[in-house]
Amino acid sequence: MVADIQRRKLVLALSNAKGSIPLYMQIKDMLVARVTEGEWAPGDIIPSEIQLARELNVSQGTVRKAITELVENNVLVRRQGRGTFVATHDNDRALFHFFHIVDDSGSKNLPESKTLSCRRKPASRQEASKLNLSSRAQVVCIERIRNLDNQPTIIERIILPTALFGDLGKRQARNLPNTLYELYETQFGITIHRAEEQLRAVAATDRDASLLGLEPGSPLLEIERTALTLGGRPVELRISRCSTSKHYYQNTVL
Amino acid sequence: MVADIQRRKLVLALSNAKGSIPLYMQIKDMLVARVTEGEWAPGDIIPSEIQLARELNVSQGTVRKAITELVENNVLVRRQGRGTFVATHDNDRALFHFFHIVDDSGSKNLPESKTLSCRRKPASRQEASKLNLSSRAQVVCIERIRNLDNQPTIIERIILPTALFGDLGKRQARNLPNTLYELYETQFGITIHRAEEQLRAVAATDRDASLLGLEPGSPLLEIERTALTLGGRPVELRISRCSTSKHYYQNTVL
DNA sequence: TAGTGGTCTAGACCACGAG
DNA sequence: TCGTGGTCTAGACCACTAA
Repeated sequence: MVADIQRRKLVLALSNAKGSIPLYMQIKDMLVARVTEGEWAPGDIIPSEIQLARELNVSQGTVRKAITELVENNVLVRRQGRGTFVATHDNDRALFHFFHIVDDSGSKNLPESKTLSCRRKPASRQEASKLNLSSRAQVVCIERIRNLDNQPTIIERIILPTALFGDLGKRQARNLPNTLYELYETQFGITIHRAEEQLRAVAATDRDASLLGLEPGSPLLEIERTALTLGGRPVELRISRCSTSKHYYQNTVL
Repeated sequence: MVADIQRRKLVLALSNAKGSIPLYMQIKDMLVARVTEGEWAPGDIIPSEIQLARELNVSQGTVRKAITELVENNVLVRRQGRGTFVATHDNDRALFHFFHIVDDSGSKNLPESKTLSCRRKPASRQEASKLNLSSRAQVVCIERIRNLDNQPTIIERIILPTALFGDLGKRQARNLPNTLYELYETQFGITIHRAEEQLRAVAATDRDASLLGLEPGSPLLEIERTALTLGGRPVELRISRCSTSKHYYQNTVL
């Protein structure tokens, strides 16, 4: 309650300053802060628009505008008649949001995964740079192969800072769930919010070729993904090498 | 004026029906219709929120909500103090919106293009299917090579229905502007609104290799793009084969 | 100065979901 | 039935642009 009043003071102070930031923006930032700081976890309900409006001494419409933008941002989810919730990584969205490989007929099936290895090692220069780690920080390196339509199609290497995912290697070891982002959220309190992907065509190495049942030198689609939290912190680096003989990467440009 | 009244009648009729569509949605649809039907061309100013509200007998807030969604949709652009305009393909957005190849440092430079050929031919089965054309419809087929950092990097094949772009081959012939979507908009009244891209890794043919200065069989990133109008009609098919030795395809997943 | 979009308020009524 | 989000109104004031 005291915190609420302090918050409101902040809002007033800012909104009265010259060149002030709009109220709904400040409310947006405050809501994001309360989510990132863990006051509300994914799946939690947040106070109703009317409650928030009363707490902050603003109109419902202003709170509403803030929430609307966070819903468009995939941070919150509204459910009519029930309330507003912090977005989750398991249900509706997100399972299919971050997986872009579809088969030639255009339909998307989540692949099964088999973990090949899972070990700790010092981060390479590239890994440390992409994950914003100090040099010689430790990372967990997971390698797995993913089947689509019962055909080995994707080789994935996943790099995670041990500082955030320390006990992942020990516990889950070789039977990781198929959908890692849900695991990050439920087990480590880390929610992936967006990702940057860099795609290239590369030639299959001998090892790629034998794992995927192709000729060495066959063209593969390499996807290097950096996954970021809501705060913009990079927390996962994932390099996928995909056979695109029966599948492709689907992207919609709006 | 009569048209406005008729429109208003439609709105009333719909809004009074059972299970009615929200007013702002109807207004959205009406605005989209007036854009797609050419009443307002790209770059034109549309009536102010207050004028539209009066025309339609709704509050400014309702018009505002409709416009807001169309702005998020890249259909309209607001400029404070000036008005609301139909989005254009030349200015701010869109030049960079549809081009995803960046160099290894992550910076985006538009390529120069050299047209290799431009001819009419009957659509192939695949082309007719992707462009929703009847079999044996005529298409214009443009082939060009694009340089990035003075290095030939992308081979593009562009397929356009002659029904829409009939005189393109004759007039512009071999000196097409670099940014085709602007040309489609200004010369043919066709605005590209979104695109579906399918990415694969392929091996360079002998011809690819000689044009790009690579070894035959080198891996290339193939991007097959179908570009659609606001109404969802496919109007351009573009197949790009890119050398990704010094560049990559950048995508952000939200 | 007049007109536009941008923010904010206060309150009405509806549609939905849960108890 | 009650509380939630969803729609809609009417009007205030501000910030920006152009004439």
